[in-house]
Amino acid sequence: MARKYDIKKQFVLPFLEQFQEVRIPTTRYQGSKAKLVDRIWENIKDLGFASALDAFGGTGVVGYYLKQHGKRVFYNDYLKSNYYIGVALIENNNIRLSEHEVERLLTKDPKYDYRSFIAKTFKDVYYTDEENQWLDMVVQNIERLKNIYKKALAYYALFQACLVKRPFNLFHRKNLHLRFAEVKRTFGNKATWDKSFEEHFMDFIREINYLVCDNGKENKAYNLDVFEINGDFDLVYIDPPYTSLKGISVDYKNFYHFLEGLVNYEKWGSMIDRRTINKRFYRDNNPWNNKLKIRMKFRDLFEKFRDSILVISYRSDGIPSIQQIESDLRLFKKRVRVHKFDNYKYVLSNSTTSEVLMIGE
DNA sequence: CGCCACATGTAACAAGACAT
DNA sequence: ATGTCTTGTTACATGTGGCG
Repeated sequence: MARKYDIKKQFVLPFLEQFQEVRIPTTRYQGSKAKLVDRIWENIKDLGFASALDAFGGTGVVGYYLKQHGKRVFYNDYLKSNYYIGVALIENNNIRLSEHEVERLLTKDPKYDYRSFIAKTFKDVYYTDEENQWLDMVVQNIERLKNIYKKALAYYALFQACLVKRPFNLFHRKNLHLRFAEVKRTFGNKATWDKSFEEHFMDFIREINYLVCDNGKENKAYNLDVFEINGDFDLVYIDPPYTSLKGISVDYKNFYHFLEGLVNYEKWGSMIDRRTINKRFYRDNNPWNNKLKIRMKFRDLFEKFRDSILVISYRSDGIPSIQQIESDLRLFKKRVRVHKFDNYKYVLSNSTTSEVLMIGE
């Protein structure tokens, strides 16, 4: 079958980015600091640090920004899928995927006996049968890449493709039908949903290949519980999940379990709670999602990294409150500054809360 | 036709209230 | 616990039509 998409098409910068000094990955991931990272940088650039730990790295936007500014960057995330993003963007200084390698990823290997785990497990849940089969093939091709950087680049493109094809860019509900419902849409991303996985994948390969950069430093990505990280860092950036006043927090493992499954393809089946309609993972007890424990975790983290400059991102209306975080920060830091970023509007949220940046020196 | 100005169309964007 | 439903502004993409 002839490929409908031009594999040789060059990556074209979005119009605005042509004038930006610093590159920023595009992503639909919740909590991404893509729209804030410029202002964060303005507030920390004069602190005089050479190394930084992005302790809750997520999309890697902040760590990647610091990398471009010549810092030695250490990235961490407890999700393995995010860890690969850190490997691709931050630890990787010069590996890219060639046209030939991408072509191979998109082609069925006649010598390999493919499993159909996604097609069987997620029928009618998130993607169409045809899309599920495509995912089964590509993820098993990616798995067999020997070079971890190439693997990470490919996973990056696969994750982004999976996200943009999902209504709300999440895996929290079984709602495949929303993509095909014949309703009048005043918003939504129907065009993006209808665009093929292959086309999205190619687009994001082009993006990640463009983003790969070498800042002359040995940068490193980890996949650890934040309290297991060893090392000395001039600055530690802390951007944990946000818990609202009602005690409802962003449970990333529940929102993005599908991506986490992709990087655990062989054991995915044992991670799924089959009783759930959306085939999510068994629940774990992440203290960062527990309104009774999160303040203590903040404080423990401040203590663990008390010798580093501490930079914290949080929201003005959460648990713990900004006042509580600030007073806990003062237990370990003499000079504490609090910056409020007003006029920050979340797209699907009507709340008028603001993002806050706290700096303890 | 080639170019430009302007008009129109389209995609994109931190989840959460409410019902069952 | 899970299913349903979903804003409105804005930047960019694409189309159109006039002009030399």
